[in-house]
Amino acid sequence: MSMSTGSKPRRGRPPRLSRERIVEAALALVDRAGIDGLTMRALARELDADPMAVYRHVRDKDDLLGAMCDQLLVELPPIDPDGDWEPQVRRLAREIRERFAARPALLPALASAPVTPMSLVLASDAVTLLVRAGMSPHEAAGGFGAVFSYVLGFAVVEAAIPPPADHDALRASALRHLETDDPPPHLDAAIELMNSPGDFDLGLDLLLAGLRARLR
Amino acid sequence: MSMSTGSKPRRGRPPRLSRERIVEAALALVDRAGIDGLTMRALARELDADPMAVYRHVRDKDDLLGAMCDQLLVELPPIDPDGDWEPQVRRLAREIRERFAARPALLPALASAPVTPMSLVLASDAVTLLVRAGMSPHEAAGGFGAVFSYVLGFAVVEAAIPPPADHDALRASALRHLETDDPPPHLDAAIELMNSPGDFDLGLDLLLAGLRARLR
DNA sequence: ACCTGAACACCGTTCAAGT
DNA sequence: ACCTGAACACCGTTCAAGT
Repeated sequence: MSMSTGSKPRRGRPPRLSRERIVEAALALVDRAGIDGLTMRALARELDADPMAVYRHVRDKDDLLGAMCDQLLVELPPIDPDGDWEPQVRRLAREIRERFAARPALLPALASAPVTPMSLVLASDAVTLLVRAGMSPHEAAGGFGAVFSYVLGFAVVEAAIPPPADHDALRASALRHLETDDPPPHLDAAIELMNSPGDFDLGLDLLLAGLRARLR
Repeated sequence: MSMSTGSKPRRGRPPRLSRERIVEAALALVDRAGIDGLTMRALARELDADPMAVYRHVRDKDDLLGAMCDQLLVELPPIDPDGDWEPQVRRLAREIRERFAARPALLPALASAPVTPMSLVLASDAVTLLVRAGMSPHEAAGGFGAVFSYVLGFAVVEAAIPPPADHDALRASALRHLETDDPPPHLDAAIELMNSPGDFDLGLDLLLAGLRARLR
């Protein structure tokens, strides 16, 4: 076939700047260079544009980071409001967690901008689903909010797991805090927990079990 | 008694720098000037010291931010491993959430360093409590991990609530994403959710109910 | 040996000057 | 009117020079 793929430039160089292209390039840059590598100058270089040209499509760097976080939640598999709520909420939670885990460098930014247009759309769909299942709008909103908070918090802890090399240092540091050489009985279980946060599903099961109980 | 209190200066000016004093001053500075106001130079000014003197007690700025996050968790009311587990976990969760909510500017930093010596000590105590209540160490670690993740995620969402003035903009933005003028049935409930995240206790109750069920 | 502060290599963003 | 890029006012951190 002679047609060019999707959104490729018509000429050799990238097409005009757009918010969409900027966000896309910024995500690619973060993946490659980490959050510290994401500077407005480096981003412009990536886009083959003048450093200031980006500001025509983005208010400032915070605006850009917000748009990047929003992008994490697009194209989630759609919710069927008439299907069973529980498997759908479970699937959704796992999917969101995967998106977050795939871009750990973005989590601190996400932590200062979790409320985006897409997360609103998502919450709206989820509330609809839970209301059809028999919950009050208030219960449904609170219930989904709890799941969302859990997923976000889990991803944050998961992403921050220190490298194995730091285990001993962490242990020593904790003992210093306790001002004792005598480790508490389950310090090692705690270190284990922090270094490979239990099953994601364990906490999710607890929440879903709680929600299920509310429906009877 | 004639002895001076703990670590007070002997003369009128602040005493020698110490890691402790630096962290304390940094927290005060964040409270007053926000996370952007926390610069190594401003911190040194606060401490009446040379900008570079701080580096004698702190490896770099990330090290400082980590120590600040750790500080959030000190002096939590102690856990009684022989007491009832449920009211204690509930109290602990609320207390931690309060500490986080009191310093919203620090949450993005916390999101990149939630695993600190103090959070380890905390997890260790909590695991001990749950094991005494009859859970396996694995269940106990996973269970407390779930509660901790939830608390952290909730605090993050809570801190990021946009100012009321942004409601309409957010709503419009969500509709643009949906590419429709016809709002989904529970969009407003979702906006309400994101703007005053249900009860903290609602999600906590779900988790505790789930844990309780595991003990029977 | 310890401490200082000038200097380096950046950064996000403004704004005057160009087209 | 739009776009550019030099310049501003910072930043975290290095390191040579002082005590």
